Amino acid sequence: MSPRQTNPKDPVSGLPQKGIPEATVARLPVYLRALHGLKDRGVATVSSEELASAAGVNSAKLRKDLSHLGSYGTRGVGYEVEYLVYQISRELGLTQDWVVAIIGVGNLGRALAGYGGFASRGFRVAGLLDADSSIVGQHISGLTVEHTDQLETIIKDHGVSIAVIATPAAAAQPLCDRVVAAGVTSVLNFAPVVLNVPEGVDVRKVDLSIELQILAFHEQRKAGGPVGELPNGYIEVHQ
Amino acid sequence: MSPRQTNPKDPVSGLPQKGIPEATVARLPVYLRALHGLKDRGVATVSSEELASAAGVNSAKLRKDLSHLGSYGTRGVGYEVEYLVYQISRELGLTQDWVVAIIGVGNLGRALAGYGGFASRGFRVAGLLDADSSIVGQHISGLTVEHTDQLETIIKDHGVSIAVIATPAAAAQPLCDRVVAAGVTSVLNFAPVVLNVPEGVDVRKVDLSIELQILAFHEQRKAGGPVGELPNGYIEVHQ
DNA sequence: GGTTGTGAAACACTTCACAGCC
DNA sequence: GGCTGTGAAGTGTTTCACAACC
Repeated sequence: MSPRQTNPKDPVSGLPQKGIPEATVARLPVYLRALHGLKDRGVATVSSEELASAAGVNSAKLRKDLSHLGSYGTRGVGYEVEYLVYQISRELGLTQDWVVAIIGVGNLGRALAGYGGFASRGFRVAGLLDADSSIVGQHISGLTVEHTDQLETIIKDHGVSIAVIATPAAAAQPLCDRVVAAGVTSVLNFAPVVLNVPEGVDVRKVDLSIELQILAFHEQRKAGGPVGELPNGYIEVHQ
Repeated sequence: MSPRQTNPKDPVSGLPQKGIPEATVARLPVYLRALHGLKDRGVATVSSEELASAAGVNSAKLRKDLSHLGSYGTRGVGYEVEYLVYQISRELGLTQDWVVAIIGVGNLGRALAGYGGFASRGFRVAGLLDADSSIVGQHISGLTVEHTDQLETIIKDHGVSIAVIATPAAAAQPLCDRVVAAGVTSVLNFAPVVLNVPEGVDVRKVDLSIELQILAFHEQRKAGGPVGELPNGYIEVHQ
C-alpha cells in the first residue's frame, strides 16, 4: 500500500538510485526470519534451494532477490547464514532502532503492544495512546497508556518515526493528520479506511476484512463461481 | 501470500477461465468499502474519478479493474452505486455466507472475534478455539471458547470453510495441518511462520513485523541509505 | 560436481490515450 | 460535452537456463 516506487530518484542528485525492487523488499523480512531460524538451529551455511524452501518461495526468485543486495553467496557452496542475516538487516534498516507509537489501545492495540517479535528486532514502542479516559493510565506491557492529547509531545520527545494506527475508522484520518504534522513519515494503518497523506509519507495498510474477502473470492471459485439473485429491478446481462 | 494464480485453469474442463487478475481481486474489497460509504451518504451514481479517489487509486486502474467484471457503467454518466455494490459483492462471493473459525484466543484472537466489520459482511464466526484450558470456557463476543481438541468436530458440524490462525508461531503448522485435514481450504494466518499446505489450499498471511520492516526500509532510505558496522571478521565489499 | 549470479524470455500489471457511447 | 471501456505501450516481476566460479 505504500506508494509504488518506480525508478526511485535520489532526492539530492536526482540520479537513479541502486533501487531494490519493491517486491524484493517485501520478501526480505521473510528471508530474514527463515535465516534467524536456521541460525538458532546452528546452521552455518545454506543453499538458495534450502533457504527458498524455508521461506516459501522458489530458489530462482530468492537468488535474484539477494543479487540486488550484492554478491553475498559462494558458488558451489551457498550463503553464510550469519553474514546474510547481517546484510539483510542492514538493508532493511534493522541495524538501527526505530521508535514506534501505538495509537488506539483496544483489543488490537493491546495485541500489538504485547507482540514479542516487535521489541526484539529493532522496534521500540515508546508510547501507547488512546482517546478514552477510562483506558488512559492503564499499564500494558510495561507502558502507561497516555491520552491522545499528548500525541505531539510524545512523538517529539521520543523521536517517534513510525506510527501504528489501531483506532476505529472514524478516528484514523484526523489522528493520522496530527501524526504527520508532528513529523512522522511512516504509518502502519489497521483502521479500515484509506488514509490520505502528503507526498513523502509512507502508509502501509493491514486489513483483516480485505484478506477474508480475497479468500472468499478464491473459495467461491473453487466451488464453481459466483452465485446469487439480482436485486429487484435488475436484469442480468453478461458482457 | 496466496499462491499466485497464473492463467487459472478450470478444475473440471482444464480450460482457461475468465480469470480476474489477482491484483484486481485484491482491490475489489477496497472499492466495495468506498461504495458502501457512498451508499450510506445517499449517493446514487459515481464517476470513476470520484470512486477512484475515495479508494486511493487512479481512475484508469479503477476502470480497468471494473471492466474485468463486465460493463457495469454508463458512458457520460458513471456507475450506479447500488448495482456496483451488488456486482462486486457477488464476484467476491459475499452474497453467500462463509463460516469462520478463529484458532488461538490471545489478545489478537480476541480483537478478531470482536471485529465488527466481520460478521456484517458475510462472515460468520462459528467457533473460538484455544489450547489453554484457562481460556477455554470464557465467553467472548457471544461465543464460548472451546478446546482445540474439538477442532475437527467444530469444523465439520458448522461447515467451517475459512480458518483464522492467531496462535503462537510454534502451534500454527500442526493446527493448520489438522484444519486442512478436516476439509478447510482457506486459511488466514497471523502467526509469524510460513505455513505449508497442499495444492488447492489458499493461505494468506498477515504479519505485523514484516510490515514494520518494510516501513523501516523506506524510512531508512529517506534518511540516506543503510548504515552500520560490519560484524567482526567481515570486510565490506560493495559488488 | 555443485551452486551462485544474471541476461533473456515470459508473464503480469499499470498507464496512456482515445474510440465509442450516452 | 462527459465519461466509460479498452487496445497498445510502458513498466515491473517472475521464471528460465546457463555461464561463471568454487
